[in-house]
Amino acid sequence: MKIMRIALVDDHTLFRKGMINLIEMVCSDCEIAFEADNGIDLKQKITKENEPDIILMDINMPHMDGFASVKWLNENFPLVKVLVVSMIEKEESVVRMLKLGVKGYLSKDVEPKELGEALDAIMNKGFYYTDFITGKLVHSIQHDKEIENTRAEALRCMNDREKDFLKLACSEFTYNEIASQMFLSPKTIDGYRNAIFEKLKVKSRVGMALYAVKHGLVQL
Amino acid sequence: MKIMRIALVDDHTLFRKGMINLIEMVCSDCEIAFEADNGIDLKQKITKENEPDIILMDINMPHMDGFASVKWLNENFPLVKVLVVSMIEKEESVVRMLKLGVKGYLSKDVEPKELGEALDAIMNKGFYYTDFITGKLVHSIQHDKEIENTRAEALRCMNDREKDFLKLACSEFTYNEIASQMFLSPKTIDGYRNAIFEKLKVKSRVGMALYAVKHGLVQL
DNA sequence: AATTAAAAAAGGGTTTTTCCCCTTTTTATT
DNA sequence: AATAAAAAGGGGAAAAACCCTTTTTTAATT
Repeated sequence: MKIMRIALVDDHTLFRKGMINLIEMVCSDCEIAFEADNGIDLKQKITKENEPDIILMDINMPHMDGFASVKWLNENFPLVKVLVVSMIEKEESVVRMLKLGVKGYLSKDVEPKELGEALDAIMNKGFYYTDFITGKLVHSIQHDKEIENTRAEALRCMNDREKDFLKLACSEFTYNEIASQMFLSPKTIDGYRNAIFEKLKVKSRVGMALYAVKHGLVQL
Repeated sequence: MKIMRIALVDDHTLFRKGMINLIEMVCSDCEIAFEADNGIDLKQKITKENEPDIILMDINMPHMDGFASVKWLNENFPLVKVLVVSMIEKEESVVRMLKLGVKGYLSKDVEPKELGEALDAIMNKGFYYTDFITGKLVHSIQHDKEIENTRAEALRCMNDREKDFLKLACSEFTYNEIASQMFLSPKTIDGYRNAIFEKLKVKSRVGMALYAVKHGLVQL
């Protein structure tokens, strides 16, 4: 069994030291790769040679916070698994971090035993998702109604042909090609475009296409 | 301790009978409120008097499927907790059911023990979310693996200035406006565009913007 | 430090597509 | 027949897209 290399990114030195102690207690085959005060510090300390398996990441940090750090890691060290350890329990933060692909999310006041289980699960299963996480997640997908509403609103104000056109417009077809496919004059397409620009409050085809995707009017 | 009243909605009689047997084995303080073949049948059999605590719900059923049934239950018997028991393991189905507020989601081939645990958890905690569910959920809110890969690939083949340009191009700015914002000549922007068209294999600004959104190069 | 090759930035000019006027014809509705 | 809505058209300015060339920067080599 390979040794698990762990790094810590947290601006509170005392907390970091405490965590290291804990890790050494709950995990015999762990070793600390390095510690960092924040994202900036992390960027300097991480290298291909000392790339850790898991990074314990705080969220609130000066200069470069947890979100920015995870984003940077995704682009530069995509294999590193991140376990968030934060006092923040806001749904928005949890969901945002999960969207960034973190492998787990622990509150700072969990029992040491759970920290061990989390590290273990992340190494072996690749993730550690608790009821806490799932609860936030389920709640958030049940309540993201705003997008649904504007979607419904936008769909209501367009007729069927305009919707067909909108789908075709989210492509690399020229308006002339779209006109052919819809068996209409390019001038009619002109009209559809103008109508949709007006209704969706956009000013260009790019804006229209992005609006359509953003609000789920067309799926990619 | 109160007795747990359970109902089953599934079009396969044999499966239903087997489940009842199982439930009686794993759960001593359970009683079967009623069985139904599908949503229509459920609507007739459920009443305020025999309202079950938990309904085991199939998805694929004739006349009125699981989705429609759960939706109807939400409006008419919102207190009833639904545990989906289905062969369908598609991410889309899991997410859709969770959006409808079901309290758990089991595959039909789970061990009897897990069924017991699920019923128990739903009665006591109010839900039973496994790694299976959370995995689907997390995966669905993150970008697909394949998309992630092409994302990384696309990000690698572009330099920083091109990435900046791409973000700005996913908007209603004209290329001239983008040039101003980046303090570059419009002709340089021309070059960036051509380079990105080539690299992403797209032929128009709309195609480029949609590619960028689809692959998470820019977020909406 | 001087030389050279490569890459990035900028330019000139042209065609195609997009966008936006305003007008006319066709189609559907009552 | 009257009216409104949808479809089509003419024409033109702006933006996007595509040539190919030149200058400037940057990096590498000797």
